[in-house]
Amino acid sequence: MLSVGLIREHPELIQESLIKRGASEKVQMIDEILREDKRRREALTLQQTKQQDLNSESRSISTLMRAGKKEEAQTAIERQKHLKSDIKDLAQEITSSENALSELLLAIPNIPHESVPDGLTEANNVILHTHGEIPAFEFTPLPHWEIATRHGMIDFERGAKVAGAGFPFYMGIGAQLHRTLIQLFIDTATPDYTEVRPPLFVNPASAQGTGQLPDKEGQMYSVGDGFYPIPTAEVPLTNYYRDEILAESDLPVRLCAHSPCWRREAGSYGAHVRGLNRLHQFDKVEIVQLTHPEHSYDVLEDMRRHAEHLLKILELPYRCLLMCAGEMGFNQTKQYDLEVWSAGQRRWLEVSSISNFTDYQARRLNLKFRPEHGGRPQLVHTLNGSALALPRIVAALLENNQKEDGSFELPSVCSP
RNA sequence: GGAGGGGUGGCAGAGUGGUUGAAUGCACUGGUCUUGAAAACCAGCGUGCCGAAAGGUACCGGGGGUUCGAAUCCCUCCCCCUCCGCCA
Repeated sequence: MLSVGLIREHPELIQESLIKRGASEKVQMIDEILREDKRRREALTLQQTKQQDLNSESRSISTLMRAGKKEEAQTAIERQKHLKSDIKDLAQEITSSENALSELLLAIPNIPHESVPDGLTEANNVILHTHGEIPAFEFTPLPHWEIATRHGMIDFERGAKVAGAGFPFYMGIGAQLHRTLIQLFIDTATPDYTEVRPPLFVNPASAQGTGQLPDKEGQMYSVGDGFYPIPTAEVPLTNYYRDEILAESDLPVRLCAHSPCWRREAGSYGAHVRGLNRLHQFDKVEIVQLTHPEHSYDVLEDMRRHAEHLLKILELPYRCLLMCAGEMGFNQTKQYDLEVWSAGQRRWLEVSSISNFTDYQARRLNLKFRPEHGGRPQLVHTLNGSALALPRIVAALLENNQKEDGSFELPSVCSP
């Protein structure tokens, strides 16, 4: 969430950013926030004054009691009665005000960085660069689900029988390719990132910390005992230091993890969800950094280059998009998407999303660092990126490297 | 799952109803001393919120309660430890 202080000082800035994101219906919420914030602070100040009176009364009662002046103490106790009831009423007002305020604040998205292009639709995303040649075929290239099925690499039907649509079995060389890619992605990350095997279920506090709750509740599965299967390793990785104050010298924190990811994908349908395009369970290698606020945008570029490097060594044609304000995630200030060419489907598939959240997530996470040269603890900046999501990489590898006779030849890095 | 014990500042560890946001030690920061360092000594050293500031207020796992007053008593939830059981 954004800080109330920032909204208080620059309401017009936030309103502009809402319009830029195509959320003009939320502009009036800023005024509500300002009103609610004022109400809260007034009640709080009054309550604190009364509390101060009460405290000093209590201290004098203590003195009277010790001196054995019971009657005087009794009078003072009587005097406290209405003070206490005022405090109680004010506390109620403060609570209701705080609840209203935090509900409003949760509805306000992060502020797009100045370098983020205007626009509300896919068409307004900027293609920053394209790498590699889109392969030309003398025959009609097949979609990956046909290639994979033909070679017995992936069994969608039995996956549907055993679990449901979107839960494929990878079999034989399919499973092996999958494993090799995970190994490649992790090995490429570990010179810079600490490898993590995270919990695959998290509690509600963690889901809230990274912003899955309350806004994206419908995206996650939930299991008994209040746990959520992670929709991405971002959740456990970014929550790792939740509610902690790091030393400035601990920054940047760099973590990477391979994990399965579970997503309900409610409302998805049609050809775009065929095969490996959109699954309820898929694997991904995620990279996360916690940085000093001054460095987060440089780090964002590093992380983008890291993900692009993987696509290069996989020899996959890809393009890098800078997402426009309206297409960016709610928590992000700047987001890159990497898309690979899918020869069989003749379209681009998103395989990575790399984002800077600045302090927006960190505020919810209560994740700070102590400045080396004194001063109060400051919020870190959090960033994450996929490096990379597995299924669509498998899809693109098969489709782009297929031959007319139905076979395929993958780059040597894909061999175990 | 059963029985018991426990959660206090970066760490260790006092504190069982009254100026306790919290002793003491360690760690850390600054200073004195020293050619320099160590040692010794002195001082400082949690977080949030309100406030221009002075200052105030809240926080001793979370929430609620009793009381004029709660780290301290009660209820509840969470977590950790020990023993037993079960088990990859």
